[in-house]
Amino acid sequence: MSITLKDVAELAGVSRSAVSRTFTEGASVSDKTRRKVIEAADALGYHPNALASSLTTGRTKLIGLVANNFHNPFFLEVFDLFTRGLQDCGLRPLLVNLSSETDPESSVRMLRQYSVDGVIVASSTLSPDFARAFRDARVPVVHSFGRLAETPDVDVVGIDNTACGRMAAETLIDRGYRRIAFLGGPETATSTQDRATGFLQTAMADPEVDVTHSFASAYSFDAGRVEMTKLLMTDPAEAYFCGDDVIAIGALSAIQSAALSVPGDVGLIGLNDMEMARWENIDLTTIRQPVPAIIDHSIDLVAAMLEQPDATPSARMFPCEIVERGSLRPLP
Amino acid sequence: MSITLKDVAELAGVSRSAVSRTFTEGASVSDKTRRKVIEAADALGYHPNALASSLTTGRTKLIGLVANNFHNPFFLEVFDLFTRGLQDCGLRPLLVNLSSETDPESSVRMLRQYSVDGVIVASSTLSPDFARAFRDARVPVVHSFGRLAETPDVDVVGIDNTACGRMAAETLIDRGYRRIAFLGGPETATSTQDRATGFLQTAMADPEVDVTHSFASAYSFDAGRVEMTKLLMTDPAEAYFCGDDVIAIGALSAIQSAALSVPGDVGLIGLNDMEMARWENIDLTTIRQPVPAIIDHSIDLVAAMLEQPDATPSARMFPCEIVERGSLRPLP
DNA sequence: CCCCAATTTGCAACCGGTTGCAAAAATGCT
DNA sequence: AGCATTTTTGCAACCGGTTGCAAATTGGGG
Repeated sequence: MSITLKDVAELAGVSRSAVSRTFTEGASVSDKTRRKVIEAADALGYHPNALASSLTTGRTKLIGLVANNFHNPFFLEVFDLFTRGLQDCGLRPLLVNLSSETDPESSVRMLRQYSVDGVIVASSTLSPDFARAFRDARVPVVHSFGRLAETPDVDVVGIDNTACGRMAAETLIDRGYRRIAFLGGPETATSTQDRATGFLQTAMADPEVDVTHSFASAYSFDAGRVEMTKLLMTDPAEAYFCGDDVIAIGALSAIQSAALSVPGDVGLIGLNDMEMARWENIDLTTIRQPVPAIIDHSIDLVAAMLEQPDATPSARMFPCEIVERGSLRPLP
Repeated sequence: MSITLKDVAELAGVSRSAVSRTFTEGASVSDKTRRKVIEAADALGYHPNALASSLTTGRTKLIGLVANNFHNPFFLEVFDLFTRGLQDCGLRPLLVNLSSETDPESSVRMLRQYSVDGVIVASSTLSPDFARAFRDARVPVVHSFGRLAETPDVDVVGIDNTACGRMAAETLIDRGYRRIAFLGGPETATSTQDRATGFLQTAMADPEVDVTHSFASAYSFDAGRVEMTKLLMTDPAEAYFCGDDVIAIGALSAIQSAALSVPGDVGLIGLNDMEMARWENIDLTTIRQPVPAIIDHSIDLVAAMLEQPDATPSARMFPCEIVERGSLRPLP
């Protein structure tokens, strides 16, 4: 049914090896046979079967891209950058949606069955064990948006969540807020834990500051909205550091529904600087995560591992910056 | 390096065929040898190589998922549903980002090189020619969110955009708006053209109604915002049908920036009912596209084509419905 | 024109599986 | 137990490529 190497070889009157070499970078073929082969291939509409060749070369150029949050618009940008970046390196993303998967084991198995050359785990909520499972299976893996560790056992690239927490606390205190709170994502996510740690440490170090915390059940609008609604029913803080923009937007929505205003009645600062944060009807002050840099570096890492599979894992954390918009009261 | 069929066969003391058959649904193996094989496989940590087997079976279970708009949050939901749906059928999405790709040809070539079993084109802005290229290459293809045709040459599933345009016009007229306009997406997109057609026809059929139209340069927030800003500088209409929610939200933002209010000064109705539309600070009246139904049907179609590659292409259009929120004045 | 080195070519084995076919083993029946 | 059937098994060829190796060709120098 489909055109193979052999068909081209016969038409061109050369051996199968000659055809194979014509389509292999840096193989030894004379111009004359190359021309004959190309001509025959064009005539037949031949294109090499990447999967068949992967069998001997051991390279599929397939990269597993694993994610588990398809409700946070932040990840749309992440997918955009990852797919483009990988494509530019000649790599192909095999997308794995872990949201419904009960058993992450089976995803590991599946990706190994497809002999992916590497895996990128793009999630701040997945346990480090997940990425580790690939390393144990000797599949190159990078955990993007993962947690910093001094001696990581897999490559990690992301931000210093603890530092972000501190930065958020300092920002709120500088603005004169004295009763502040952390409204985090799911308590089990390492990113949430680290952001909480940094925020609470800094806040508690200031004797004038009163700090509390609570957690939304997911990095999603609804979860943020639900949690803030609950908070508003008792005695809310003056300003909240939300563990993520989409949670902040949910919180904003709850605040507005309660006929309160931001930043008039409650201040908000988010994290991520996702696209919606700059929408005028949201206008959220937030901490920007340098997503393109994180993703570029992740891709570089995984590409490097294809050549050099046994390099020591590294952790690279990119600095974040405050993006001033309209959800906090101005500096006094 | 990795465990193969042969290793398992040797350890189990059976032939390679026996091992292969153990892992093939419905093959003839006795319980005794199956047990031996499973035991040996477990001991070695063997798992079959899906790509190698695809060589003989002709099935990779890989499905190309092609998209070209990673700025519209609508597509995050689309990816979520597609990846889950495909996974549930044992199919694997190979994601292709066409936004940057200058040459769609090369994507077709690439997907053929990976011998995908089928392709889903998830875009309302891609030309039908693109999907057709796969059909010409005898690769099963479904165009989701594509344009209706009486005798389609590829399977299409989506909505009746013309009917949506009519529905929007009727809704605005029912609300008593008399000077209405269409603010579409890119003029070249078939979806935009059809929505415009339906909207303008219905509006022009009513002698009391005054109708105009213009186009945003993309299905994106910024494009909607820019276009509405421009419109506000001259003599704006009383209400706009925006070709997409994200455009509507951009327009909303422009309107609020101009110190005007929705629906007080200007009415808005969108299309898609994406997640943000229900955010309280947006609260957009819109036309809901039954995305899950569209996607389920797309997957069913592509799965059916794997069995039955030469079925006649069909077009299936799902009905849409108005979702009432707060961006239009109430019925008189 | 001949010889030697460098380049190009084809053969054949291999990558990790599947499968038609015939032989071997198991089963059912008398 | 003996025979006919059915089931299970292994052999070997094949899927569509790649690659080490030795033979064939080319090119350069004398």
